[in-house]
Amino acid sequence: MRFSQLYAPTLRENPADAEIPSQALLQRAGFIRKIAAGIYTYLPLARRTLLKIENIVREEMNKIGAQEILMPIVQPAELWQKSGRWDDYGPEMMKLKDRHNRDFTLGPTHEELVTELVKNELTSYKQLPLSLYQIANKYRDEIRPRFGVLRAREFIMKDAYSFHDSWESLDETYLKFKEAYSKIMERVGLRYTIIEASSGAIGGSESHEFVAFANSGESNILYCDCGYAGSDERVPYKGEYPKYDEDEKQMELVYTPNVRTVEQVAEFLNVEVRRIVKSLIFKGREGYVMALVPGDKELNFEKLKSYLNDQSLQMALPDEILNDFGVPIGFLGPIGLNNVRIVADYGVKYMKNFVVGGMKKDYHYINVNHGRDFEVKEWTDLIVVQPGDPCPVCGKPLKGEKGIELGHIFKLGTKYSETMDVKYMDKDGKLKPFIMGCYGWGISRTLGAVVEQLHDENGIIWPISVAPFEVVITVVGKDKEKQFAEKLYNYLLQNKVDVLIDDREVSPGVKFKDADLIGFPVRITIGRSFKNGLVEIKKRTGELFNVEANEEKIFGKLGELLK
RNA sequence: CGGGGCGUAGCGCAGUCGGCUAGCGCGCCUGUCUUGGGAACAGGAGGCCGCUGGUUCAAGUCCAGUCGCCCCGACCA
Repeated sequence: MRFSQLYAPTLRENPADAEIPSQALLQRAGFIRKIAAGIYTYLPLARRTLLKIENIVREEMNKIGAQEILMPIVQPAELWQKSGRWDDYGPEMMKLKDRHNRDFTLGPTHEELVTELVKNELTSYKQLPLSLYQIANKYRDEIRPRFGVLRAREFIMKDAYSFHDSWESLDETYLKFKEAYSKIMERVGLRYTIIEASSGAIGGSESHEFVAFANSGESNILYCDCGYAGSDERVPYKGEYPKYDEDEKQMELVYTPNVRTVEQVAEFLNVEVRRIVKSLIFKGREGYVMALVPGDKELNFEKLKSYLNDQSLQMALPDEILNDFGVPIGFLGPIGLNNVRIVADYGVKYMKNFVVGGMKKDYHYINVNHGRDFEVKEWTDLIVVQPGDPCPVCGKPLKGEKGIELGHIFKLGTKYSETMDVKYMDKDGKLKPFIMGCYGWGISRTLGAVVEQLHDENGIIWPISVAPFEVVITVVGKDKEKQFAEKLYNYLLQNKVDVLIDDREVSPGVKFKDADLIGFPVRITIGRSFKNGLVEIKKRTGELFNVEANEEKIFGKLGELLK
C-alpha cells in the first residue's frame, strides 16, 4: 500500500470530544470517525487491525473445534418474549417495528437465536458437544455511551455458544474456551487477568471475565499475590465488622435540617460515619426493596441484584420516592416503612445505637437498634470490597487496578434450553434440555484496549500481531533515495512483508510524526545515511539499527525484528 | 431520565452587551522554493453561524421551541 493513496486522514490536534487516550488517538491517527454517540466508522487502518484481531480470535476458535456461522442482527421480538428477556434486558435493546408493526430488536446478543437455530435439528446426544460462533455487530443502547470504542452502542463481538449432554462435557469445553481466550490476550499483546465474575443478565452459574489492565477501564479489579483476582462487583467481603459493646440507648427522632449525605449527617450529629446506616431504595420486578449498609461502606448493586435474583432492579428515582413515600432522598430509613422488603448487609447486624433517616423531611433517628426498632429478616453481603480489604482466599490485603472487560465466558446450564423448550434425545430415549455455555469477546473493544495500554505521547504503539501495517518505509530524500525505496518496497511486497511506503510529497517532519502517531511497529527510513550506503531501521518502541542499503540485508533484519 | 455545557469552514477555536462585507490557526487547491521531526512565501477555494419559529428597521448575537453532541448525576465514581 502507498501512503499517498491510503485514506488515513490524520489530525494535528486532539478532537474536542475525546476523553481518553484511545479515543483521541484513534480519531487523530485516522482510524475511526464518530457518526453518532457511541457509533463509529472504521477507516482502512482500523479495519486492517480489526481484521487481524478477528483472525486471531477466529484461529483460536477454530483450533478448539468451534464452527463459524453468521446470524442475523435483526431479531423478532417473539424469541425474546419466550426467553423472558424482552422486558429483562429492557431499555438497553434497540427496538424497531417493521411495516406490519411487528416488534424487532437489533440483537444485543444471540442466545435466543442460536437456541432457536438448533431447536429442531440438534436432536440427538450423538451430535453433542457442539460449539458455534460468529463475529458480528451487536447493539446495546447504553444509557451513556462513552470512551470511544470501549463503550459503544454498536460494536463488533465474537460470540460463541456450546451445547452439551452433561456438565462434565460443558466443563471440558469451558476450559478449552478459557485457554483459547488466554491465548488471544497473549497474541494481541495485552497485559490481562482472569477474574471470577457475576453472570449479570445472561444468567447461569460459573463465569469468568478476561480483563485487560488500563487506567481508563470501567471494571475495578481486585487481586492478590496468592493468585486470586476478582471484580469488585463480586468479591465477597471478608473483613472484620466492628463490634460495639454497649447498651441499647433510647431511640430519638432529631431535627437535622438539610442534612442529607452520610458525611453531612456524621458531621451534624458528631458521630462516626460507620455509626450511620445507609438506606437505599430500589425498584424491581416485585416492587420496592430497601437495602441497608453501614455508612462507611459502599452498596454493591451487583450483589444486591444477584441476591434478589432480579436483573431489572434499578435505583428508585428521587421523584418516585417522594411520591410513594412522601420523603425526599436523604431522609430514608427502615423505621415505619411498611410493606417494603428490607435486605441488610451483615455489617449492620453488629451495629448498635446507629443513625437512620427519619422517613420525614429534615429528621433522622438516633440510637436505633435493629430487632428492637425495626425488623430485618434478610441478611447478606452487600458491600463493595476495596483495595486493602482482605483477600477472600488468603486474607492478605487486596490490591486494586482498573481494567477493560474483553472476554466473558459463562456456564449457562439449562436456562435457555428450558425457557425456550429446546431438547435433545439422550441415550436412554428421554428428552432432555441442553446444557449450554456461552462465550463473548469484544473485537472492537480490543482495538481500543490495545491503544489504551500501548501508547506514548507521540501516538499508538501497535504490537506486530495487530498493527495495521507491520513496516513503513519513510522516504526522505530525492531521486536516488526514492528509487531505492521503490525497489525495496517491491522486494518486500514480493516477500510477503506487510509494508506501507510513505511516498507522499510532504516534509520529513510530517512523515515522522504520522508514522509515530499511527504507530507502525517498524520504520525504515531512507534518508541522509543513504549516501553512505545505509538505511535506518527503527522500532516504534525505540531500538535503532543502521543496516546496509541492500534489500536482502534489510529483509533479513526485518525477519529478526518481526518475529 | 434529571442537572449543566456546547453546536460558527474538514479540524481546533474567536466573534454572541443587537449594527457594517463573519474572522483566526491548522488542513485543502495552484505556483515558487524547500526536504531528518507537523518548512517558507504568494495567490485561491471553502459558511443556510445545528434546525424551526418569534421580537426588531436590523439577529451568528435576544426569546421560545426542537434536534444533536459532551460532561455530571441517586449516600452509586
